[in-house]
Amino acid sequence: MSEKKISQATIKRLSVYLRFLETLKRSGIQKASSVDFEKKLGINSAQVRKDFSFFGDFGQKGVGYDVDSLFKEIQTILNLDQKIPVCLIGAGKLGTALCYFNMMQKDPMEIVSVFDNSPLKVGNKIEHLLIQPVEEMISVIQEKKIQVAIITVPGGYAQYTADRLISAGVKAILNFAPIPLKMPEGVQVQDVDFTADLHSLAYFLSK
Amino acid sequence: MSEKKISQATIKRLSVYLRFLETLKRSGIQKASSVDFEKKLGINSAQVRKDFSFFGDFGQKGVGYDVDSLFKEIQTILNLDQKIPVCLIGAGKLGTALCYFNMMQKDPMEIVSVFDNSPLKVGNKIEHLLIQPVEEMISVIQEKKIQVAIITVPGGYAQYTADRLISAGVKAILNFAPIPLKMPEGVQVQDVDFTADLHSLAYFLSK
DNA sequence: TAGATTGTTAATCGATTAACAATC
DNA sequence: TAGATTGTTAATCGATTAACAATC
Repeated sequence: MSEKKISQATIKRLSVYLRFLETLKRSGIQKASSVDFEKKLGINSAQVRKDFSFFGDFGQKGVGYDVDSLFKEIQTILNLDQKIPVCLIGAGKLGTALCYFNMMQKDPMEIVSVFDNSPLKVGNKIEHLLIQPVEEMISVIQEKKIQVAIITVPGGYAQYTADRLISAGVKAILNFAPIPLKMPEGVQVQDVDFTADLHSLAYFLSK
Repeated sequence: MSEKKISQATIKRLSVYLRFLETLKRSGIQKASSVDFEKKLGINSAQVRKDFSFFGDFGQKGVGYDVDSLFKEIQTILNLDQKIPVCLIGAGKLGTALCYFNMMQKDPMEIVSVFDNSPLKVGNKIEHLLIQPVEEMISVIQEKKIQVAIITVPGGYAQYTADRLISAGVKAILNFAPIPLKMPEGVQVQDVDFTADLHSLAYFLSK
């Protein structure tokens, strides 16, 4: 257990570890060493041990980590031992797909409200989820005490949307708009930019 | 112009710069300084200049960068001055959404073939795109000389799919499956793991 | 010219990894 | 016990940023 600052990279890896531990649990495997993590996930075993050590001494020397209890520890660290309601803004193709995807996963972070500004979409349903007008966004977020939002609006609307989300009390945003959001202290943003990822692949192609 | 190795991070930023330059072009703006990039993109101006300097002396001291010519330079570096055919494997919710999204963008990297292993999906269309059986994947890739693939299959099928893609000649993969792919030298992979991004946001929430 | 901005070096910062004593 | 593996330190590696001479 250390007092060093914990990096975003460490937190994201915790989520990756958690998913791996879930598959181990399902396979009935009870122990895993940091080298098992390295082999399966491609993350250096010292890195794995270091990531865990920020939060506690979870392992047993000579033995490794107990799958069940490590799973619970990480789940608790990430707050994923409870349901976390999430809202999504922008019910376009991508946003709609993320809703379906989220339903399939049965994730503890569940999309419970969807908003769009288009009268053509408002009132439609994504399975059981009703698409609501953005005008109701702030009141619904406050009512449901939603702290996490997913932004899938066009780039031009992203900052405005984010500002309103913050004003409603949102503390964390997963941003799919290709725009860097300017956020106040204490609000977390994760940008997902798979278009940039795709384009960066083109660099390596032979001409 | 330097001989230092160019990082993946630099390449991804080039794609971000390119998108910014496109908006400048559309606004009719002809010059931009590295500080303009910093202000809009939140990337340190020294970083911006360094990224460019790997590839040439594109700027003019005291003036900045010419938007049009810098756009063309980066486009050429990334091979995005030509159409690049892309295939997608796994026509589930996410894969289907990526197809629609790609069509809307009119991207130079265009999804031209879609494959799925489910008889329920094969034969269906995503707009003009016919979903083909995975059995035809290798031959179609070879015929169309496709070098880039997007994997949106379930985790359990991802490595097998990737192996077959490589055998067909694919050189670069955008991987949405939550599995680290083991790839031979010379094949590029970009992993997109927005579930891990979402879960990492939960860490910062107050309990 | 004076002001602005590049390209580049050197310094800093942070993240990854090797190594190993402790110990199960 | 002997072998395995942790937790942690120190070394390494790489990426970011400050600073500034060059020069438009």
